[in-house]
Amino acid sequence: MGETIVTRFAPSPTGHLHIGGARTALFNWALAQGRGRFLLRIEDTDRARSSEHAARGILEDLAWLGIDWDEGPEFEGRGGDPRSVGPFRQALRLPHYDVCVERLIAEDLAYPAFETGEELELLRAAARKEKRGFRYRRAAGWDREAALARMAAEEHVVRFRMPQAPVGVVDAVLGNVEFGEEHLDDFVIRKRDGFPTYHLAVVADDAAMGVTHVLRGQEHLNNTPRHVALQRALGFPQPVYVHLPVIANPDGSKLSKRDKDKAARAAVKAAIAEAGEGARERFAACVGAEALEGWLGDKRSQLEPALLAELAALLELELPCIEVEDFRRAGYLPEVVCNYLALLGWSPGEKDAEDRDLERFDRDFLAERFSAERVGRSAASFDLEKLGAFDQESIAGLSDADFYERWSEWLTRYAPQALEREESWRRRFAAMIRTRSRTLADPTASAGPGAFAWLPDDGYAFDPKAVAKFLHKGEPAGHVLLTAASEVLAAVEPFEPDAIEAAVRELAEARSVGMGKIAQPLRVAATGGSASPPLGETLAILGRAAVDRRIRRCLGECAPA
RNA sequence: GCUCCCAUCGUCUAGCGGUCCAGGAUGCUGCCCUCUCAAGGCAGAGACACGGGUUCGAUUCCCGUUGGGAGCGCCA
Repeated sequence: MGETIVTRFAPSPTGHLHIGGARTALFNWALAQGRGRFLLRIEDTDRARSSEHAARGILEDLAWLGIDWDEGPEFEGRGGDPRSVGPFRQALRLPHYDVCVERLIAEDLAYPAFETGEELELLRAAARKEKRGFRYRRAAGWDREAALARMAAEEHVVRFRMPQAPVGVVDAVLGNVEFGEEHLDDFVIRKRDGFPTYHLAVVADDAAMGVTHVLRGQEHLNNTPRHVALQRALGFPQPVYVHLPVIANPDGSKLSKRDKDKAARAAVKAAIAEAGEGARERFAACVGAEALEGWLGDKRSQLEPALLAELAALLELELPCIEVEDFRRAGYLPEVVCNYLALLGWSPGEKDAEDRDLERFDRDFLAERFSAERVGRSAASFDLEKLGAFDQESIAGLSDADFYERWSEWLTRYAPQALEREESWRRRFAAMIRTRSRTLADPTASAGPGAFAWLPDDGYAFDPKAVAKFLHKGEPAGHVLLTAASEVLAAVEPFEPDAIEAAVRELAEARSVGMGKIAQPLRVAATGGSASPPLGETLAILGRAAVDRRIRRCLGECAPA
């Protein structure tokens, strides 16, 4: 292997890892596997919004996905600084950026500026009014000596002098992109608080850390001329740029954390419209009256994640999966999330043994085959159905023991009360519900395939349509056969799937009816609905006593009119 | 508004000038299997945005139109 590739993922710690960020991390990781190193850097130059908590959450999200970093913050055996290019938090690298800034100022490639944010806002508004773009440019009669003198005494930002020439960006997937100089302005590289802006920080750090390939979302393309200009001014080598297509919502808009608020807001408004002011008060009690009004009125405002979750629970609304943590909570397997994500904007372009497009593969395969040449150009929208299909297929492919392990881990984290059931029961239940589960959350989901097994014997409703079809109609009617079945079941020994099914079959033959004539009424009685795992398994997992109670309740509540 | 990017089935995509009346996956529909569901098997509907070029020949190359997206911060 010739040149060593160095890639990096550089999230800003302002919340959980976004699913688009996860894909970026995955591709950066993949490119470096076996070819070089992958490093993680925390871009926490926004002092107001960054948090230690969020940074840790992101490390955890990456670790869950199976994305390990060679260099970066240390976390459960990952990370470290073998080449001494750290630290990997930008807030700890301020002197490093200052060196760059001073150098640029000394060469008159950067300069202090003293306008306040409000002044700039006015200028921008004026430009907008005249329908032209606002560009900050150093005034013609600018006095360098005076500015430098002022700089020592006054608060200021430092701006980079954008060269008065077009800047060309070379991108591995988009080709050459030209940006005219008339649109590039003198951007800020060091803020009033002394922290570098994103532009300076990435460029300085990528150079210091020897980053050779920058894979990032296409939304960064417009920033790239700035970075290129900075690299040239500082004499830094230029990395290979690979701009990844954005991941969009089904409606075509960019997938955003705000989508959760959007979904909840729509649901709240609908609820208020339908149920009136009473509903509004209920929501106000949850988030606070003032906060609620503000949030409802401003499309861009966001609620605290915890409050949003509470609100969703109140609405019985499932918030869209946007962050890695959402997918984890929803019970998707991390390897499947990686697999699906890898297909968004990239494809291996190979066929499988059946001559179909190869779509299912693991991280090792991705690491081996990934290359910028096969990255697509157009935005990809996230299809939860397809992810679900992949997840179901993977779950079906797990052994009973492996599934039980994975499911137990999920339960421990997200539904610990389920652990109160005996382990032997849970193992048995897991085995019968596995192939009917799309996610690890399905076995305990209230509308899931195994819901009947978790509810108390008097805690579920009998579906009226199923009751009408399987208990009331027919000759003999279902409830008559159910009564007979109830007696047969009382004598079944042992109360296990095979014996139960044999007994039911025998009864069906004795009455000269099909197996379904008896199985369905039993199923309705035992589960409330007309669909469940095979009858024997369904009844056996409940146990003889529970089945008896359930049948009695059903006979009592669902007698024909 | 300005700049930049993009454009194949609903969605993800294969296709890098003829092998394409366009292939796969997912979703959808029907049938089979079957005590129901799930799984499985089989079958089916479903796309090259439009208009100009270039070429013997365009889904593939060029230009334009239209449509979509992103960016325009002392956020990253």
